[in-house]
Amino acid sequence: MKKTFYITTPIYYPSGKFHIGTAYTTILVDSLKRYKTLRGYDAYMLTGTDEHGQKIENVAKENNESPKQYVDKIAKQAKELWKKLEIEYDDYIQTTEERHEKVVQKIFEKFLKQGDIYKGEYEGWYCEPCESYFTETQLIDNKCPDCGREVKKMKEESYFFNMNKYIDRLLKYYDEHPNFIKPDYRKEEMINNFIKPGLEDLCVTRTSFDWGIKVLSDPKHVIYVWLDALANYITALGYMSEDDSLFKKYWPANVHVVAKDIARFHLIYWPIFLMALDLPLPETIYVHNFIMMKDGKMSKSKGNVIYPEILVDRYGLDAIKYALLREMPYSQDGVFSPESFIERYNFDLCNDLSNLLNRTISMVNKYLNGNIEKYTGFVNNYDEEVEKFCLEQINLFEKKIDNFEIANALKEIWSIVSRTNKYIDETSPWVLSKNGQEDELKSVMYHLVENLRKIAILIYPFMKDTSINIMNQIGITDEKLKSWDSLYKYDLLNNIKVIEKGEPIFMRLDYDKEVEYIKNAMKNN
RNA sequence: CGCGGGAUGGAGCAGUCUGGCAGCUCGUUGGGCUCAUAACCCAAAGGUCGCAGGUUCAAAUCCUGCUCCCGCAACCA
Repeated sequence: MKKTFYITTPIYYPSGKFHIGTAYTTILVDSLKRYKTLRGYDAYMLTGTDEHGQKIENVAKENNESPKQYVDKIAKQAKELWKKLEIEYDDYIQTTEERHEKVVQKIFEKFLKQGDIYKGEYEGWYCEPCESYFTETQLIDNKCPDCGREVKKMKEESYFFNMNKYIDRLLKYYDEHPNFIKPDYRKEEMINNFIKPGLEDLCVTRTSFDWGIKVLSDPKHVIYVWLDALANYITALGYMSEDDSLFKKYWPANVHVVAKDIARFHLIYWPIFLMALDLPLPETIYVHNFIMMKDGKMSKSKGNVIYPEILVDRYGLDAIKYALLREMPYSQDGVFSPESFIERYNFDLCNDLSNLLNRTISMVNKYLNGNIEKYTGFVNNYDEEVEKFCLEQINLFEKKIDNFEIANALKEIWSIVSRTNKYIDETSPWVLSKNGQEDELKSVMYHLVENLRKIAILIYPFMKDTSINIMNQIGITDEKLKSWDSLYKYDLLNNIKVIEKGEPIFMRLDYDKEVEYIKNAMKNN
């Protein structure tokens, strides 16, 4: 049986349109899933929306819709967006679905029975018009951070989860599982900021609004935010339901990917909930950082919000995916700018990759009538070195991707592209042709096509269409020559016929014009 | 002494864990090539690796102190 790989995005909060950050997380997860699938895993990807809470109730009211109508509408939009981005998720969970709500209710009762949840009082600063509580530090000038109006101190009956009971186990778990949290420094952050000062018990219910999952044994309470939201990772698999076959098959998750704003909830509360359920913990929680704009965080008031659809429509999906994945560092915020996007497009995709394909196709046709016969070993001085180099880069790629260093992994692929361009100059096929050096020429062309084949396999998880396009142009049809295992070999090609006339996969963009276009698109949101 | 991250040629970054001639992309300058998309390849200029001390044969990397920038600081996703 195949090894399983279960990977999740967070469930997104549908209070507005999804921006490029949400798209980034989802694209990242999708790419990792595709990579694992290509490596022979039975991979399963979950995404969805977190649809309860006061804010949703309010937004729905503004739209003259019921909360359920509103969240269903957003979920539909999200699915359309993911379709456009060709996200291959296996399941989409909405927390307002019965399959989720029923199980969350069961979990709550179980915790109550176990004594993990107790009744207490929640106290906070309450803004009446917004019907929301805020903490002291969230307030701006002691006023509501959303509407700027007066807040007053209020109390309400709430249920709390006793976190401290599990703290020692959690710390021990951190210690014994160095791959549990990535990047490492997030662990220190959690310990120093939240655990060491004394972890407060988490409030898990409210009575001040209705749009949530009712507590079965005390229906004036609704289950609040995190207990509801985090549980999606198991409820979607059918945990505690009649059919829990998926749960049995895929749990524990291999990776939860989250952005840094929700790190705390995933690194502290979620493991504790799982411990309380006596379930195994996920293998890794990968916390990525934010996509920033040149002038800081994206915000509507700054007019610097960029939506993925606009870019995809104009530049194509593969280019967007490449730019996003390539631009986000492993442990720092990344910066998106129209300038850097167009530069990446022109340099990496057009000049380096697309042009390499183009010149190769052209030469194979011109010098060898489009035919690549078979491998002949190290004929030219540079053949051996190029082969070794590529195999080493593949090795590095695998290491980096397994450590979630996506941008660095892509760099390793592009170093093969560059090395191959250089190889053309080193061997100067036009000279070999003029001198009638047939064997040398054949070996150069073989290596060029072979490297392009390797590149096409390597980029497949991130840029599927481009990968297929390259394979088609170099005339590779045999599925075995598209497999990951075939990457490690150099001598597999046999009587390949490349396309007669190459087609550019990316065309150079007018820098000024396109930068201007994206800037306008950002302003007009 | 709240916590975490960052500071590396003009710009953006890698390298720091495990010390060993300071590397990549872009930009600039000069050259090469003609298979290709004014592309591609080579070379040069440009850095006291935030500051000050320490350890060491050797420090961007380890230790100590400091400065500046960003984020977080608990129930808002």
